[in-house]
Amino acid sequence: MNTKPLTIGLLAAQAEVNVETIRYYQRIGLIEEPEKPAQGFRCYPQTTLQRVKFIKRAQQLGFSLLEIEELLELGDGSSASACSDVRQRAERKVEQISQQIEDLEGLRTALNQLIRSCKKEDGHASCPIVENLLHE
Amino acid sequence: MNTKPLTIGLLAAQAEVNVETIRYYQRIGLIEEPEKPAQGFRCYPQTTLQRVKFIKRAQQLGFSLLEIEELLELGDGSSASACSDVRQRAERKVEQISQQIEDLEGLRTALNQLIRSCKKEDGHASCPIVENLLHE
DNA sequence: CTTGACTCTGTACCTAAGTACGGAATGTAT
DNA sequence: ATACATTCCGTACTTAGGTACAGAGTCAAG
Repeated sequence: MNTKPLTIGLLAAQAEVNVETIRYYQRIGLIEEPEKPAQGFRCYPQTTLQRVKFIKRAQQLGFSLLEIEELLELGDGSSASACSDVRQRAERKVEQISQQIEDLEGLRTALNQLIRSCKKEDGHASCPIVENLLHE
Repeated sequence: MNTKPLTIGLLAAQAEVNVETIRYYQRIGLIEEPEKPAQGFRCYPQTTLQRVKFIKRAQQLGFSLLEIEELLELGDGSSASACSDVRQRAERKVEQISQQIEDLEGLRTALNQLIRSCKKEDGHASCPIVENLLHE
């Protein structure tokens, strides 16, 4: 019994989120709420912990909870749609992600230029970060 | 005068945002509100259009308006702080962006695997690939 | 068997990022 | 010069994504 049951508090701690966040995700149906045992506290499976961690990471990448739900559905095969349909959605996501990566690389390049120019002529530096990123 | 003055409505249209969004950005100081001419409507400079476009793109990359303000300050040299300080902040941003890129690449790889496996065994339903990836 | 920590349920509240709207002023096309 | 669109200004509402209780139940250590 070295593995004590994963209660909501433990789950939250291990995912490094607030307990209330877990409850919120349950409310909106993003994670499943396990049955409450006749007596005692709810016990969560490891998969839920994985799921919450994934959600938090995906959020930092700029996905909304709705988009994340889609991503998770792609992964767990729970979607009622045909495989080819799932594939199409996945392909669109890949497109979108690639675009995002490109944009971030552009931004990084601009910042690096700024840093370089800052090192050289230590008096004055103004870098067109804006132009760089918005050049579509 | 083939260039008619860039009024707020035109600005919003060209940046593909709501007029109210422009006003909102002004309210929170993210973009400057030009002086109101004694008579007539405010006229915005092209740089503001650039700025708004940048803001929208950066948002899609997962930056908050606060972070975007920081980025813009780095870029336009308007910051009152010393050059070495600017450089440090820029370096931190670069770190953060690199991490973000890495994560997105991981996610893309996972999705591509899903797509490949989906192409092969076309009947199959459950594809725990995303879950695997989230296992860090 | 009491005390303190944690859980459960429900409801209220909060911040970020807008959106909507009413009513007055101003500009533009006919 | 009249109609119609825009702008201006202020205030109120909305949605996403949480947070914060209050009040009751439950568990586990001493």
